[in-house]
Amino acid sequence: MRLLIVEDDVSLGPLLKKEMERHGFAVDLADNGVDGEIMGEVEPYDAVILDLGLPKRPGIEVLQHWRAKKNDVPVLVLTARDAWHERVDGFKAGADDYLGKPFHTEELLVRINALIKRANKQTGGTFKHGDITLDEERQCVVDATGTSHELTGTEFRLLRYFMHNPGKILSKTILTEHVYDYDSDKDSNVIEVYVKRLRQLLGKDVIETRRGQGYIFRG
Amino acid sequence: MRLLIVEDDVSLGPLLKKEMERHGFAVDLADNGVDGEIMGEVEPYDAVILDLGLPKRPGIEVLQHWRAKKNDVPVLVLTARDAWHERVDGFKAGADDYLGKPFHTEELLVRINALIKRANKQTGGTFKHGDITLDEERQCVVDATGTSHELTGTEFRLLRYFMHNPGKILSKTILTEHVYDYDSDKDSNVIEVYVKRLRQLLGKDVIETRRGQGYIFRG
DNA sequence: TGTTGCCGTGACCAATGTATGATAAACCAT
DNA sequence: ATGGTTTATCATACATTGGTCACGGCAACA
Repeated sequence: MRLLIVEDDVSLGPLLKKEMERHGFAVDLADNGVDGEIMGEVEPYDAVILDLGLPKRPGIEVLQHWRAKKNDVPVLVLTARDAWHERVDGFKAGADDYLGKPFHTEELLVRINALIKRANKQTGGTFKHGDITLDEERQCVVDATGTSHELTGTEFRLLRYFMHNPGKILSKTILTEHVYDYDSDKDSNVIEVYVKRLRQLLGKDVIETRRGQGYIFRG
Repeated sequence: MRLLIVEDDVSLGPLLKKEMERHGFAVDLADNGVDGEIMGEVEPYDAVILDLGLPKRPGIEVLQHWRAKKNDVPVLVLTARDAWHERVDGFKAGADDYLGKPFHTEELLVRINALIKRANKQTGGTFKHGDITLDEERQCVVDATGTSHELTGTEFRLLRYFMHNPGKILSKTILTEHVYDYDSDKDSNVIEVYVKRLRQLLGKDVIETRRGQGYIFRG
């Protein structure tokens, strides 16, 4: 899952980035409104964390621009606590959720996960599809036989994206974009290699190959 | 839009009901968890407002039961203010949004509308003609008997062009030009071969031959 | 009814995309 | 740094596909 954080506070931004990366997100960070807006237009993020008080361009404006251009990426807005009118404004500008500062990281994490699930039309706390259950907190997976496997970072990011988009054809390009962040440009067969590893863990049939098109996850 | 409110507070429930009805919703009200759960299962609501502190059965449990039964109606959870762990639990149980009590009605409205809007944004990438349904996203086709077939790239491109031009006579030259990007100078029988393959999948009569002129697709 | 040319069909192979094991490089905690 | 784990790359083996061909059949026309 790729995440964009737009936050100018130098003591908060990098901390958030690190924290979210620990939980298996590929994170890009922008420290002002203009950069943030462009990045949000160019890269295919699965969710955005947007501070409202930003230098160069206010967060509300960034959000409005995105929505005006039909960019409907899920956006969680960070606001000052108890400024409910500000939050209503944020909602009207197209935010999907908000969180008042200061906040607990765990709550932020849960909300981001909820946003992504909602965007992918999934429900439920334990992430399950078919016989396969993914524990997003412990980054491990339980297969059809009930055996639990620990996942490495990349394995987890890939499997999670698959499980959030079951039944869809996912091209290697798409998968690469959602598993890795901005700095990486892979023209290699990493995805093939990790698909193979996931198949070793979960069984051959869990991921189906569509030659020339991509892969399909089937629980 | 049909709305279910599950709220036991007699000073809040009826008020909410009235308020939401003023804004064009058809509202049912349940004042305990058991009734609420049953109503949510039986009636097709567009959204649910669910209080967590309920008599007879806790709201969290109601929500979990629904989700376990694959009932993915959008649910907005009402929680006590500042009980962030409670909100985390709510999200994990499958809530789509929450609101801390006390709240402003305007904010509740905005959120409910956002929820419904999101849920209705169904994307059906299927293309149907007669008994044949083409899934343009998964590149597969469902025939008259309900059997689903996967299509290879060329099969898909050809069938798609047929289905976008049903009833028309399509010459092999035309088909070649639309299935292949540039080189229409194929003096081969590729089209014949692929027409044959499509007929094998979907039945003889789906594509009719017009000797010397071309083919006609008939759903 | 015979001739002509278009179409249907199964077999076939080369091109292209994918799988996989081995290996090297990067990373991380001690 | 050190040892162990994770990640990426490469070379090669493998599988599917797209497209060709030869031949047999059928339709239209004389």
